[in-house]
Amino acid sequence: MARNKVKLQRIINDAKRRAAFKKRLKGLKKKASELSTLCSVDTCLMVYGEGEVQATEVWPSVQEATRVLERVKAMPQLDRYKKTMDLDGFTKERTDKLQEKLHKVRRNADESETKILLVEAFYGRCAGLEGLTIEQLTSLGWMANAQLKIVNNHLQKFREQGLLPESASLSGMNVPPYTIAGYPTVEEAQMQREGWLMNIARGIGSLGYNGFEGSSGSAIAEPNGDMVQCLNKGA
Amino acid sequence: MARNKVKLQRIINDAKRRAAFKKRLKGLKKKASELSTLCSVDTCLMVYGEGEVQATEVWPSVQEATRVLERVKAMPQLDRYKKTMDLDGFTKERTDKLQEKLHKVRRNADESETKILLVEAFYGRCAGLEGLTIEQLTSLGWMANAQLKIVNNHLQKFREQGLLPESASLSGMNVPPYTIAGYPTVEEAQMQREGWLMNIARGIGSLGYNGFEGSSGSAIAEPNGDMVQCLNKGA
DNA sequence: GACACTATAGTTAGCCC
DNA sequence: GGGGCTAACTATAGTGT
Repeated sequence: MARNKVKLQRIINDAKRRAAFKKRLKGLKKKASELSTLCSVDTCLMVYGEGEVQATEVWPSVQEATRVLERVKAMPQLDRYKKTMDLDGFTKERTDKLQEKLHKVRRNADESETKILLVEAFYGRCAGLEGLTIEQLTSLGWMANAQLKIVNNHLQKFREQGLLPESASLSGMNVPPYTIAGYPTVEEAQMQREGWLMNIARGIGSLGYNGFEGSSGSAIAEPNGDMVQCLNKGA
Repeated sequence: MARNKVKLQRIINDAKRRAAFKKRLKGLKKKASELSTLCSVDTCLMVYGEGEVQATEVWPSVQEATRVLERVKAMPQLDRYKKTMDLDGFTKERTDKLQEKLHKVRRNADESETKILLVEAFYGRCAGLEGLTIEQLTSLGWMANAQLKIVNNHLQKFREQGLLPESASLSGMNVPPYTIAGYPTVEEAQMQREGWLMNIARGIGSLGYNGFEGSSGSAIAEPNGDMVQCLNKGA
């Protein structure tokens, strides 16, 4: 965009490419920041140059990008539905209302939101299991197990300090902090679409979160069955 | 940036703000795409408008953004180190070389890379356990367990089809695909910094990955001990 | 390679339909 | 609200230091 017009293709010359990268990245960040300010939205920029450390950057920060991406993923069903399908007026109005409701709940329940995000992070991870090889699954199994142990050890610390109240266990879900035998089996976890979500919701509810009731709860489960397929898959 | 110069602050007028958002988002995506093409880097853009569905977008896709973000996170130690500290020439040269080596290994081993990412994803998750409440830990424990079951059930499918070769288990790490008892205990996982990483590396190596040897391996473990603290924490 | 400069391609705010 | 227009701004390719 200057003196000469430049063709839209990889700049072969190394020096020129790096120079252009620096200039354009700067410009891009400025634009992103302007959009953020003018329209009061969260904006993130991620650039990844394979093999080139200099060409990798996340703006404004990796933490912020993670947070934003999780939030976006946290509203997958409704939005993808809206963008994929051509909804008629009635359906659109309905999903809009549910979406607003969900957002309202989230705004008003900061602490609970973290728990929702945990559930949704898990959902996201679930969906990814599809294309994995045996080796990857094995690794993942090892990691999940290690993570579980870490969690249990953290809980143990709390318990040793007498800080673990009865209410901390997920009601109706039988979650012992120590033994691994005793967790719900996959068979037990087999539920109807909404059933599964509602169970999670009840679990969260027992931890102080009460946002998933009636239409809100079912609305999240309706548009897309991945979350449940994920749990039912192995059975 | 036209007729009138606009102040860099939230546009109050709703209609104007939305109009500006659409125009600027379009421009931003174009610029991002240009950077991508001209400099052959992966570029992602994430915009999240709290409560406004229309104002939320991930470009080019949520999947791609996830992939890029994980890759960025997958090179945390060396890069953060480089950016945070002011390294002297020698150290800088050394880390640069190691970085390049790592990237080269990655480029040449697409499939193995996925496994690295899995390990690193786990590392990222680990670091986050610090600030969690008892309730959150419990939820996470439930999820980790469910995930484990899903993984095992996937593996079961492979096994039923006679597709599970002996080589699929992680050598030296005792990872049975079925039983949960028998996984390495947290105590067993207690190792020296590099020892832990090297063990993972060996495990990955047995799955076909051979990139972590000698200085490369230790270099990744050096700059930051979180990875190991994470595993040792509960013990 | 980094920085400053500047002509010019590219972006966009305000309008109109 | 969306699309097209145009004047006014901005970003940046090429250049020199």
